[in-house]
Amino acid sequence: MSTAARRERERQRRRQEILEAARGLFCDKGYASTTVDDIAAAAELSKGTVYLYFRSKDELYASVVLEGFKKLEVRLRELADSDMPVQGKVDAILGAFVDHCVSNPDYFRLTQLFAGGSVRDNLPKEVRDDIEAHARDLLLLGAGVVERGIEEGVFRRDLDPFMASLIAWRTLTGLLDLVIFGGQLVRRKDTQRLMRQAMDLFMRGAMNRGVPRGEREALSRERGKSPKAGD
Amino acid sequence: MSTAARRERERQRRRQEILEAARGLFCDKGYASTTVDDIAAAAELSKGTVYLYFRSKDELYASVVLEGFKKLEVRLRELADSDMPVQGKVDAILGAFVDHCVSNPDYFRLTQLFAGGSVRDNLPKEVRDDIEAHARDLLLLGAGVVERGIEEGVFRRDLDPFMASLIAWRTLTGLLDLVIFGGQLVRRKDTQRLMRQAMDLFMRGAMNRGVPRGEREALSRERGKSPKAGD
DNA sequence: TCATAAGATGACTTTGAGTTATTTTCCGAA
DNA sequence: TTCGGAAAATAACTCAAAGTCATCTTATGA
Repeated sequence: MSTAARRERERQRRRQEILEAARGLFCDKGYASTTVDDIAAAAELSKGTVYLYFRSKDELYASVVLEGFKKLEVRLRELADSDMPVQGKVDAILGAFVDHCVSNPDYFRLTQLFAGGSVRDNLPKEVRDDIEAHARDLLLLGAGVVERGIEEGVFRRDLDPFMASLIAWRTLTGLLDLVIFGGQLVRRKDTQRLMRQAMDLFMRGAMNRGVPRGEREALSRERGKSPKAGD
Repeated sequence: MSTAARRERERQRRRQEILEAARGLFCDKGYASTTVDDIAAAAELSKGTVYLYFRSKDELYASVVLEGFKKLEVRLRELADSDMPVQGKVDAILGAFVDHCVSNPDYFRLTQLFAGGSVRDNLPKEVRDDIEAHARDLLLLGAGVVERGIEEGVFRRDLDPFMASLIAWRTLTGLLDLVIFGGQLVRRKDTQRLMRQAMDLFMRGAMNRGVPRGEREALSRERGKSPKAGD
């Protein structure tokens, strides 16, 4: 009797449908201007039903953010697991991250709103922990690469890999936020240059001065190669 | 007949009283959980009166943020105008910024909420521009110092001063946000080390390698000096 | 065919932002 | 001193939207 299993599958699918509808509306109209009734209508359900699947608007929203996190994680893990030389790998990962954010600006907006926000507080602990766990995963991924770089002598020994990862992450999100939210502080067309400069600053700050231990090929090979980051 | 002038003064004072009440409550209970009725009660006024002085809760909130911006600006400008050697000056400014945020965490919270948020959108253009102008001032202040550093040969020539300023700013706020909002990603006691590492990374990334042009005294003099940044 | 439980509904409650008709306070002139 | 009117303040109101719940519908297994 696999009825129960099918039931569960259908339940998950419905949940997913609501999530999709919510994502679309959130991206389209922003968090505040999207009502739960809107979402229900978009998913062709009544409001009450939405609340059968998500405990609150905030939880629904958090789930949307989480969804995107997971996609990004897949993309970055691929790069991290590839066998490029360390320095190129760092470039590639940072570049991919920037690219991801720039090509999904609405989505990025949502994530940032979550990160800096009132939403986080009124969230079931379980959901918040879930998100935090995924953030940690991404950071550990970065930390791993940095650690590898230290072992190979590319990066300074006194760098804390996890902290370095944190710093890079927050720097990029901070800047992207600025660009994408589009205050008049940065012109859109300077995006490329700004992000490049930030990544460059990070690399120079993190790298060993003398490039010791005969591993300089990685360094010179990648110098000047532009990381992809579609404008 | 100076009645009109006095009227205006009293009006401004009342405005200030409301602002004070709002700041207290916002810091205390956060933006979302503070109602306009709360604010009115705290200022010993009725809600309607609050709306005589501020067009919306958001505008009121933005004004609170702006207020703090101005205070910070005073503090940083003092440092920027002092005659330390450039490198020490940068350390001091960054340190003071960090200090300011760490010692007013609730306040910092508010600022971040504004920066990353839904609030900004529903804001009278005039208010938004005002805030942005002040942000720009702070950035130009930073850019000025960097520019000076470039002239003196301390910083790399290919650094864009304004961008460097942007990068430093966003890096620090991003990290502070993380620490102060207190996810489990960073332990509170690591704050010092994290911020130090971030500033260090920035300095190393921005500095000239060879320290040319006979201005090395500034460099060695300041090396290892811990910037103040009360925990 | 029927009993039951899971799923879905929409009318209802509640909360809080913003409005407005009304009242109070203040001031200058008659 | 009093009166008219303008500025300031009030609180009762509207309105929108989140969240709840009593009720209905549908599927399932006996």
